[in-house]
Amino acid sequence: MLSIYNTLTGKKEPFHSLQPKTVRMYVCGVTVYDYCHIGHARSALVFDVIRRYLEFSGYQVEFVKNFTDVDDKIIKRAHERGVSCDTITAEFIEAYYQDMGKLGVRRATNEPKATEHMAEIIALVGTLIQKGLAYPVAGDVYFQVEKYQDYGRLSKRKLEDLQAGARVDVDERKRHPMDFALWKGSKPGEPSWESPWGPGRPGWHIECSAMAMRHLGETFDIHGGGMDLIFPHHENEIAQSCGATGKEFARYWVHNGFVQINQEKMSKSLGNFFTIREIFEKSEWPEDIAGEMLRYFLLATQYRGPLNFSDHAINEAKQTLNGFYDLFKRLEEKTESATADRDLPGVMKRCREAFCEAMDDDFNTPVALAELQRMKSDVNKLLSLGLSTEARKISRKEFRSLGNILGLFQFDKWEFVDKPRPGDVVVGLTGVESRIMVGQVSPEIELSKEQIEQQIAERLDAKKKKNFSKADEIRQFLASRGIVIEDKPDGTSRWKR
RNA sequence: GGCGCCGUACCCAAGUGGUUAAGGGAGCAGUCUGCAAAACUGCGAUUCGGCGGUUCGAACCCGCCCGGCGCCUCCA
Repeated sequence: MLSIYNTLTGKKEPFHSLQPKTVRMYVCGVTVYDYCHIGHARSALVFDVIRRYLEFSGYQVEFVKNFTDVDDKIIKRAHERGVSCDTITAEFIEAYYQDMGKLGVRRATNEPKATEHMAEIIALVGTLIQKGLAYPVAGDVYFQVEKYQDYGRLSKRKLEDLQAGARVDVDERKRHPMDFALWKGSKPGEPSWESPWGPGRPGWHIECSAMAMRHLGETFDIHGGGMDLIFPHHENEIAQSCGATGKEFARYWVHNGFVQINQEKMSKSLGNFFTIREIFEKSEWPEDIAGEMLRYFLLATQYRGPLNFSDHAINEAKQTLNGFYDLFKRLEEKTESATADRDLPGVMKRCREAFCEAMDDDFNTPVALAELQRMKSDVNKLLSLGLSTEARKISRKEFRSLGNILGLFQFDKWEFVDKPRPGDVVVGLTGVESRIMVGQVSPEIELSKEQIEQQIAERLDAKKKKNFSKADEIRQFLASRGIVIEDKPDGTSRWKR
């Protein structure tokens, strides 16, 4: 039984979808005026995994994630560059898809844009005015917070408390300082749409209400986003939506924690952020491997907690993944023995159950990963006792299947060793220590598979002749090229990059 | 000023009233190996920021204190 922590109630609750076997979920996407940073990546990934797990659990998931494509920051950016807002938003929507694609984030079933929902937005604002919850002032329209009884129920704040610490500018035209804009009359040079209140554009919060209701209905199951959206964005969405319909809006509110840098929130305003593309560019690893490292790192902490970003943490993720892919590599090898085959189903069953139990507990991905690690360890033991070729295939498939829920373990190829690049220096150390690249000049050209196998054959020959110094020399040579040799019990060797 | 979060071993990180406080990374020791690597085995917090309290029993509940952070303005 799945339970989810609901911000609205402040506790974990059993999850029941409104309609059986279907989950309708809305997640606040990004405002497309700049590249995404790791914080955006975490949010996108968390909800991607939630979606995947719901699907795995047998639900059909209607997953709506919006793009905010009308906004002050977009207008500002367009002016700076001397281009249209459309140019800016198109560019960054494309960048979003590229970056999230590298992370393996699937596209939502529906990805609406604010600019394509003006009719719905205007209608919703009209309804709110009609119901006496909103009032027009000189081309703007404001939502009147005092008219909505439950204002503050999501963020657990009272209007009086909000006022006391309010840093908002006092606007004489507002009836209450916390009243917020549903519609903003446009200034010259700004994108605008015709409305009963004159030309203008929507306020930030109204678009999500309008799009969520348009695509998911007035009441739906899950609404998600980053912690920082709880107030005012989601609080306002609730006020608008419930105010207009008189019905519950979203039933479960899910919020992910922040990515931090040195224990501080990473954000645009603080300037301490890393963009997703920057991380991929700087990474020594091929794109798909860097993506999996990042993904593992982001899922190794429960989604509600803070997550500190560091090179060290990313490298730890890589180390752990190496252990998995090392096993997967061995699972591809052919074998005669089948001594431990009969124990495999039990190991897999236990893992699957424990994995689901963890995910059912508010998507506890760190525990789910721990269970996969336990299965890794168990399968390694079985492997040393003897698993048939068929059993190996089956267990690889199980890792692939459970891993897919987290978006992991889908590769057939993996790279284990930092590759010496042209110009890097390498010292002739023993074995794996040669990863430390200091000393000699590394090769301009990477070794081909044939060259590697040629070297291994020579080494095998040397070993047979008990010429161990030559064998070690060959191993060191390969190591300096980023190739690690592992001798198997039968005398042959496997290698990995 | 208001609301809220966090502090678990060298590092990351689960656990939130009751068996020996998951798991990973790093380290050390051992098995295997010509030597390695990988894998496996063992070691590693008598203790969960501190001090009190509630309880038969607390890392988990309550109070106070210390340290760090977030929201209340745009922000995933």
